[in-house]
Amino acid sequence: MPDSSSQPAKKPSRIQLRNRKRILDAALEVFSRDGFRGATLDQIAAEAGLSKPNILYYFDGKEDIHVTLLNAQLDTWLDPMLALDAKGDPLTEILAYVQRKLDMARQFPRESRLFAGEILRGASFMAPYLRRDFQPLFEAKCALVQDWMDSGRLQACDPQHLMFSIWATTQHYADFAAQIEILQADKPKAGSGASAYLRQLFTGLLKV
Amino acid sequence: MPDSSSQPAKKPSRIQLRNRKRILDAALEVFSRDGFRGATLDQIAAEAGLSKPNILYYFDGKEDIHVTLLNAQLDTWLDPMLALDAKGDPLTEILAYVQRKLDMARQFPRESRLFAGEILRGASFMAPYLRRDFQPLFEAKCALVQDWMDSGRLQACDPQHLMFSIWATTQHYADFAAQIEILQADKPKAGSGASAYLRQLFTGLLKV
DNA sequence: TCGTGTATTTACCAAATGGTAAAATAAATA
DNA sequence: TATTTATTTTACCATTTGGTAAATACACGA
Repeated sequence: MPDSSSQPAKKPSRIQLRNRKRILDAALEVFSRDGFRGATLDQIAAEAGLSKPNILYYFDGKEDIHVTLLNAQLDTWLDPMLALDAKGDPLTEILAYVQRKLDMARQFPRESRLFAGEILRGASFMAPYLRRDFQPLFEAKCALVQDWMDSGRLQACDPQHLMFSIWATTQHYADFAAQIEILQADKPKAGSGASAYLRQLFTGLLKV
Repeated sequence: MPDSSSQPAKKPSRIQLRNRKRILDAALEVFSRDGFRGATLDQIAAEAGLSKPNILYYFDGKEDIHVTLLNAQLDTWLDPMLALDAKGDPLTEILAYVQRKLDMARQFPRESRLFAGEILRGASFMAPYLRRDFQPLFEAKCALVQDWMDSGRLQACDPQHLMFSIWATTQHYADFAAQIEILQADKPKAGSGASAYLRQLFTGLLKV
């Protein structure tokens, strides 16, 4: 038995790799839609095209799937922030960060909704990861932005709230897609324009 | 039997009024935390201090509680936008709108998370209400903002995306409170500053 | 092709969950 | 006070759900 969380696994076979990926992809679909409590193993099994006992052959249980999924996505989710470069031009760096976050929301809406849902219901699973990986990175990048402002290369404002507003505005397009779709039902140029608008918004705030 | 959805109800007694409110308040707590699928009648019953059969004496079922709750909150939720006044000073009006939304997020975080969760998982219940009540209001207020911009009283930008960014940035403080709390764990002036930051952000965008 | 470990299915379980029927209790009214 | 009506409890039920045991089918190297 593979038994996911056991460390000293030999070599995951092709079938194992394929099925674990199938399960995690199905779980992403289901967990991002219904949350941990609302999701069922039967849903995940159906989505993955496997039987329920079969997915329990690859994972120790519902929680194991969930935790594995969150872990697997967190690094990718933090990448855009990690790429904020102290050596670059401040405004360009921030606008590029906004664009990267927007691209991620557009390209990985399910991942965005998965995280959003987790945090919405209290981050019970995410909290350890947020503290371990996210918090230090957040602190460091806020300090960087503060430096840019102190040296007059960026209009002064609260770096923390700046970050919050960048996440909020970009992830909004993934997390609230259902609402946006309803509101823009008849509008012609639906979906586009976000990138230009956000550039305008944050340029207006940060340009010296 | 009261039987919630039945229209020709006589007069709700004091007990009925009190218990229905208790149940809806408990449901707000539970649904906002776990979503419709994740919430259970037992949780709601425990939170309300009533037995499960007893809450089913006041409501037709889980879905009835949920729908009643969404309906009861929607008007309140739309009020800040409704108050956008064509006769006021444009920038002042918008900044006041931002402040009202921020106040609502701070004062009613459970309501904010309830709606956020609903939309996150596809707005299956909300969609009709959004189309009926929200969409026309949204359209009207976007047109108003567009007028302000066309007459040069506001810096031109996309009104729809402006609205999206106002909702995103303000509701973020309710919907992602768990994350903010973790990230600001050590910071001293936690929680405050949002109002000033958002005023700066949207002033920078909209000032002519 | 044979055997051995891998993968999958079948048949279950116990607990949780949404919901009901009817008895018992409390309020209101005649 | 008697009696009717509104409310609450007790005892259930059928389905769903997370999970398991054991039997079966499959892959793959010797």
